[in-house]
Amino acid sequence: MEPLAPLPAESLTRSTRDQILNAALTTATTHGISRLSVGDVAKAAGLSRQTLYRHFTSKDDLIAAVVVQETSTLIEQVIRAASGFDSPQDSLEAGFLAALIALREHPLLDQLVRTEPDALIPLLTTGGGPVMSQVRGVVELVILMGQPEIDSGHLRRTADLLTRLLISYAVSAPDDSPEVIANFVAASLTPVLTANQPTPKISNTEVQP
Amino acid sequence: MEPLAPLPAESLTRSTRDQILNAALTTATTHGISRLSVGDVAKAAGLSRQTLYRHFTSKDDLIAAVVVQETSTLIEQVIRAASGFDSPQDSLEAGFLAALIALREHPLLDQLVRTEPDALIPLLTTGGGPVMSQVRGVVELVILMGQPEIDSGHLRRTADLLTRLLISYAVSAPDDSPEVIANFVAASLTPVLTANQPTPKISNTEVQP
DNA sequence: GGTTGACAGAGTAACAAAGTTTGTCAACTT
DNA sequence: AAGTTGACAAACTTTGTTACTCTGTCAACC
Repeated sequence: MEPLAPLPAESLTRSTRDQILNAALTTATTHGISRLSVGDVAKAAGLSRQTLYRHFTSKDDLIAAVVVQETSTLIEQVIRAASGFDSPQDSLEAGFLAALIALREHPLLDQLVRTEPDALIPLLTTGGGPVMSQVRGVVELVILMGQPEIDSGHLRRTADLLTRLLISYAVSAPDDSPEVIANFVAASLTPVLTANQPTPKISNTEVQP
Repeated sequence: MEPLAPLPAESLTRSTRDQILNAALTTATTHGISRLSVGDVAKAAGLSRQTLYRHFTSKDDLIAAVVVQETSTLIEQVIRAASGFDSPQDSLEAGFLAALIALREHPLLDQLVRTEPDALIPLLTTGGGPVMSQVRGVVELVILMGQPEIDSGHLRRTADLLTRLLISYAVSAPDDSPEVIANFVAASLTPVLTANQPTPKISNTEVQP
């Protein structure tokens, strides 16, 4: 359950570690998570089970490392995609689009949602869980990239909404293409995001800031 | 699995049927779904198991009837709440608000999401399942009430998005009050909904109508 | 329209035996 | 220093068995 550095003293070769991580990813993708054994991963990586235990303290540690690697890559992709735009809407749209495509094309995520939804979906959709909070953090970051001066209430609300949409799209793919969805979502939310009022229109229902 | 009328010939008393449905709802709320027995429901309704089987052909039939009753009530509430507004935004906001409150205050749904999420959440969040399509149907209806002339692509996209948000809020309650959420969502989506162009802003990414 | 009790078959719980898998050792190779 | 092998107890799964509860239907009765 330790986040990093389970290495003995100096540092083992990085390539062996990566090799193991890749093997874990591919075996998980083909055989599923529930039936994933350390022996299988070691075999796929072309080394022995005991060698694997020199790089990762436990099976949980290995799985955690795979998750960290995959999420980091994903987050990097999204942030890179959202960078270098003048308008906040373009930035949001590009980031959302990159996220949609990356999620849809992620082989392991895709496989797991299809074959082991009962284990995965509650994990993704539960508000208290780590997934929603991490995703929301990234979404807030992307919004802030396009609009550093934004009202914090707006930011929180919008990030929460976008997070829920992203996870929903990841869990069950929409009919429309990612491009259409991203365009639609960005166009819908940017005006409200850009506005200065805490709530965009005073209506007949009460509003609590 | 038949939708209605499992009655023998003429028609049994409606009150007994309702009594059973209420008993089923309350026992399910207190004891959960997985441990729900027909015997318990009959006991709670103050009649014998065999009498219950005169009104419902099977346990599944009983559960289906409860679900139909609850969803009908919910849908009625939402549609009534959305009626009688001039502006599409007010109509949408009121409908969305009613749905959020009804979902949050529904005792059985609330209990199930907390105690048996692994069984329920995949059912709710799966795109192919009956829940999303039925909810989307109602959402489309509410939007059409406020805006009968709307472009069908807009309608479909917006209804899909709102459905995903509703289900997400039902599964994990947001930090903000239902009032704030409904106001925010309606304010975000109404402008796009009201616009005439198929896509609200032509951006650097391709758009498929 | 309602009740009771009885009953076969389906489904679930409990649990022990058999089999995997995990995590750790010490001894050995390159 | 990094990796390999085989051996091993403890933890966890799977499998098969048995006992139980629940469903759905019966016929006889108010």
